[in-house]
Amino acid sequence: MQRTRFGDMACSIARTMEVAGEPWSPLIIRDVWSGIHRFDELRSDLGISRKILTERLKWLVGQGILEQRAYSERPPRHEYVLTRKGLEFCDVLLAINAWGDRWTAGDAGPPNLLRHRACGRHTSAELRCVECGQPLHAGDVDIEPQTQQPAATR
Amino acid sequence: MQRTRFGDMACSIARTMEVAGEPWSPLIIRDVWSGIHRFDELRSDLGISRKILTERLKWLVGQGILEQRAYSERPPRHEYVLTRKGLEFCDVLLAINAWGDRWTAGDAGPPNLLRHRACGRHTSAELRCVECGQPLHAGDVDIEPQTQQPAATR
DNA sequence: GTCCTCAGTCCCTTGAGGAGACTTACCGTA
DNA sequence: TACGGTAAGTCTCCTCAAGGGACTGAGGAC
Repeated sequence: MQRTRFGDMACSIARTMEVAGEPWSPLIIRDVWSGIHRFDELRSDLGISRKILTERLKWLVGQGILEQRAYSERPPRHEYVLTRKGLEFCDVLLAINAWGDRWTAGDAGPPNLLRHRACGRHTSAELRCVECGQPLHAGDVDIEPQTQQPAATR
Repeated sequence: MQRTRFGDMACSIARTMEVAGEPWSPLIIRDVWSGIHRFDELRSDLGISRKILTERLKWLVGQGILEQRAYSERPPRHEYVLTRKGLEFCDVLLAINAWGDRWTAGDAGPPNLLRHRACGRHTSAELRCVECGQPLHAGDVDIEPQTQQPAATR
């Protein structure tokens, strides 16, 4: 894992990168979200080394993104499931997926489609302003530092 | 940078991680978005090593996320600005920021506020279904692999 | 007792990250 | 002409993380 820590920056993006921004973490979270819960299933799907997977799962459990849940008493076995915090991180993955569909798909189109259960259609996520409901893009906002923040690096 | 490549996975999340998921990249893009355009400004704000910053900027220019623009002819000097592709990646940063505000802020509250120019209020991004406009959360969708995709790892 | 499953742990090698000195190109000043 | 400053890298060296795959431990089936 990265030697430089981002958690002390006065920035929610940096702090999020600290929690779950290490390159394998979003992919592990994605896999759990899509129904892959066990160690060797994750290892096989991701093509990751056992040592790194062990470390990342331990980290994500420690961060409250995943939790271990027993699925067998005898012999004792466990799997990994998303916490509420982790499921909300998957909302971020929806936004990442939307960008990736637009910019990395090429001629073959998006590799996966998302179906919204409520309306039944294939969909993607768009960002809206929580206040007025209009589409929200990075070009539409100004960033205002909060006063009274300990300004480590920011 | 990570030795394992994610670009061949049939997944837009993995491909996005390949393009801009390396830990420093989102922070570099954030800094450029917030108005920091020059090499030593970026270096100083991020506390990153010169060697790594050079490499990452070159990578992001190659990926079409940033471009170099001359700001002085004599002496020749350039700065880094967002392309359209890069500005849309900042939409992803809005979603990351919303998650970070919720889960990493602690008692001090979010370190930065976003002001939506159109409605003038402090805001954050919420995800909505592009088809029906309802709030969209990861728990509301099913992932459907596209047929005819080259299924590398997926 | 042997072999299997599952979830790690360990060892070794490779390669990336980080600090900071150094380089290059250009310019201003004396 | 010489010197020092600015800006954006490049280079060297050391530290430490990543990755492959063998190995371990616990429990169970036969």
